[in-house]
Amino acid sequence: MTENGNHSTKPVTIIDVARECGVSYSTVSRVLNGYEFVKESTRQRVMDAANKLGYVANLQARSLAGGRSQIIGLLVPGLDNGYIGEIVRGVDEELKRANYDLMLYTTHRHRGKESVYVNTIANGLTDGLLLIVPLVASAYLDALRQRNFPYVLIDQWDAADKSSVVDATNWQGAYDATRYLLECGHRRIAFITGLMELSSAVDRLEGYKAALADHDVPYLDELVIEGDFWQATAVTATERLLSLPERPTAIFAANDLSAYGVMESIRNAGLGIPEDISVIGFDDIPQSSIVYPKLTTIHQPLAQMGRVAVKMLLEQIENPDRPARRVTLATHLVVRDSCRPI
Amino acid sequence: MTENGNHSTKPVTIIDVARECGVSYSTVSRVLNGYEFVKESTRQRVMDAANKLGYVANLQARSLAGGRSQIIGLLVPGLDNGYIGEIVRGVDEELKRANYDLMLYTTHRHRGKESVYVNTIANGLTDGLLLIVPLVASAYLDALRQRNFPYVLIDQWDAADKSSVVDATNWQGAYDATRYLLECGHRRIAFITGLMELSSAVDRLEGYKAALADHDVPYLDELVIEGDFWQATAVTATERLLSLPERPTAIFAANDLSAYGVMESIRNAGLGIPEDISVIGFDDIPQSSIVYPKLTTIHQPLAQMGRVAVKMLLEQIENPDRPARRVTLATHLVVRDSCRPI
DNA sequence: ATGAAAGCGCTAACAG
DNA sequence: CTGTTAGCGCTTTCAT
Repeated sequence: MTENGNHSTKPVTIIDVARECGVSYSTVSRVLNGYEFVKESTRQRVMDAANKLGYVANLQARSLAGGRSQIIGLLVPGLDNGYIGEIVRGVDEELKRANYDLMLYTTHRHRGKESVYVNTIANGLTDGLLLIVPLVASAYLDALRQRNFPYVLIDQWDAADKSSVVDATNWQGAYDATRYLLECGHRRIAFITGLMELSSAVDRLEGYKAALADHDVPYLDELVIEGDFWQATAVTATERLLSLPERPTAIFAANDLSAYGVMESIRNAGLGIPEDISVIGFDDIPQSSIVYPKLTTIHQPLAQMGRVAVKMLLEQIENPDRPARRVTLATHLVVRDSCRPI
Repeated sequence: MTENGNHSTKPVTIIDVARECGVSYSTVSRVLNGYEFVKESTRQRVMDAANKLGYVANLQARSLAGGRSQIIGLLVPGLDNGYIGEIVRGVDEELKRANYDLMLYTTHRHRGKESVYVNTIANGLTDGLLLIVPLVASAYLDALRQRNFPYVLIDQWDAADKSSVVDATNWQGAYDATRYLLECGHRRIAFITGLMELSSAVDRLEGYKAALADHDVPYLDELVIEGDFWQATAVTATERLLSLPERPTAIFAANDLSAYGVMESIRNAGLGIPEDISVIGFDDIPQSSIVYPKLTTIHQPLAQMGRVAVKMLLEQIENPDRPARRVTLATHLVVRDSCRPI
C-alpha cells in the first residue's frame, strides 16, 4: 500500500483521488457532492480512493468555486457573560447536527466593528450569518438583505421588521416576575433595567410597568434605575436604591448578571437575602442555580433559541426566497430561594 | 443564468478596484499586501479607489492563492464551563489585536471528532491552530508537525514534548492549595481529581501528594476520589466522602466547577461551609467570586494563557522554523471564604 | 515600479 | 454517465 496520505507535505486533492482511480476529477467532484447520476461502481471506486488517500475537502476552494462553504458566521458581543454561552451552545449543537462549521466573531461591544465584520463575513466565507443582540443592526441589515444574504437575529428584533428573528417573551417574562413579587405582597418593587438600546431591555421594562399597573401599584421613577445588563453597574444602582429614604422590599434585575450585582450590594450593606430584600432575575443562566441563595428568576430557553435560529438560517440557505419570520419562545418563572413573601 | 443564486449583487473585487484607478490588478494586490516598492502616488490612488468602492478582501481566494487566510482555528471541548470561556476571551483579545479571525471547533469531548477537525482545519482554511485540552493529541500532532503546520497546545502538555505549549503551574498550585489547608490545621484532606487523562489532572494530584508528604501526613486512598472536572461527578464523589466513618475536614477539588459540586453536596448533607468542612478549588473562574461562600481557590491566569498562546502561534506562523517551546505561567492562592482553620 | 500570466482546488456548465 | 473546460478572486513569479 502507498503511504502517501501520511507522508506527503501537500494535502490530498481531488486530482490525486482522480488519478488514483483513473477517472476525471470532475467525476470525483460529483461523487463527493452526492450527484446522483454516477455509476455505482465508479462511486465506490472514488470513495475508496478518497478514503485510502485520506482526502479532506478544501473548503475555500469549494466555496470560491461557487459551492457552499458549510460555515456559518456567528457575531456575538462577547463570551463573558454566561448568557451568550448558552445560546452559543445551542447554536453549536444544531450546527454540528447539520454538519456546518462555526466562524466566531466577537465585537466586544464595539459598534464600529459590527459593520466591518458583517461585511467581511458576508463576503464569501460563510453561507449565512447569526447575529446575537447586535447593537446597530439596521445599519447593515439592509445591505445583507439587498445581497439576499441569509441571516437571523437572535434576541433582538429588527425595528423595520424585515429580518428573521428568534427571541423570547421578554414582556411576558418581566410581567410574570413582577406579578410574582406583587403576589408575595411586595409593593415597593425596584427595577434595574438592561441596556435600553436593546429591544429586550425595553420590553422587560414595559412588562414591569404593566404588571404594576394591573395591580394598582403606582410606578415610581425613583425605583427604576437604568442599568446595562452588567453586574458592576447593578452594584452601584442597588446602592442608590438602598440609600432611598424608604427602601424597596424587592428588586427585580433585568438579567441574572445584574441580579448578582444586586445580591452583592445588598450583602455589602449588611442586609440579608431574602430576609430583608427579595431579588429576582431574568435569563436563568447556569450560574443562577449555584449562587447562594439560589436565584429566583425568569427562565429563558437560551440554548433552544440558538438551535431554532440555526434551523431558520439553514432553511433560508436552502431556500433563499423564504420570507422572514419571527419565532418567539416562551419564558417561565423559576422559583428558587431569593424571594420571600413580605 | 449568470448568477449563482446566492447573492444578487456581486462583491467588489480587486479587478474592480484596478479598473477604477487604471492599474493592473496585480498592482492592487501589491498595495493591499503592503508590498514596499510601489510608487506612493499609485498606492494612494489604489487605496482611495478601494475605499470608495468599499472593497473587502475575499479571504478564501487569498488563501487559496497561497496567501494567509488571517484565520486561526481554535479547538475546544465545549463552551459550557467558564474555564474555557476565560481562555477563549484571552485568545480572542489577542487575535483581534493581530487582526486575525477565529474559527471555532467544539468537540463536545468526542474523541473521534478531534482528529477529523484537526485534519479539516489544517487543510487550508486556517493559518494555525490552537488546541485547548485535547484528549487524544498525540494521534494527530505528528501529522501536524510533519506538515509543518503551526499549532499550540493550551493547558495540556505533549508527552512527546515536541509541541509548543502554554500551561500553568498545576503541580505547584495543587501543592499550595494543600499546604494552605495543612497550615490551617487540617489533616484529613480529601482530594477529588480531574479527568486523569489530562496532564493537568495528573500534575494536580501529584502536587497534593507532595504537600502531604512534606508535612508528614499520610496519603490515604479513601480520601482521594477520581472525578472528571465536572460538577455533577463531584457531588457524588463528595457524598462518598461524607459517608466515610471519619469525615474529611477539608476537601480540595481539582477545579472550581468540582468545588461547586462539593459545596452543593455538603449543603445537601445539612453541613456548613466552612464551619463543618473547608472547600478549596482550582482555576478561579469568574463565578467563584459570586458563589456563596466565595470560593478560596488557586488562581490560574486563564485569559493570559490564551493571549500567550496566540502570541506563540503567531510567531510560529511568521517564522515556521522556530523550535517548539513551553511557557508555564504562575498560579497563586486566592483566599476567600470557603476555608477556615480547624 | 508595474503588467502579464500561471495557477491554488474546486464547482458547474457544456459536450459528448 | 463521464470527460473537458472555464472560471471563482487572489498571490506570485517572471518579464518589462
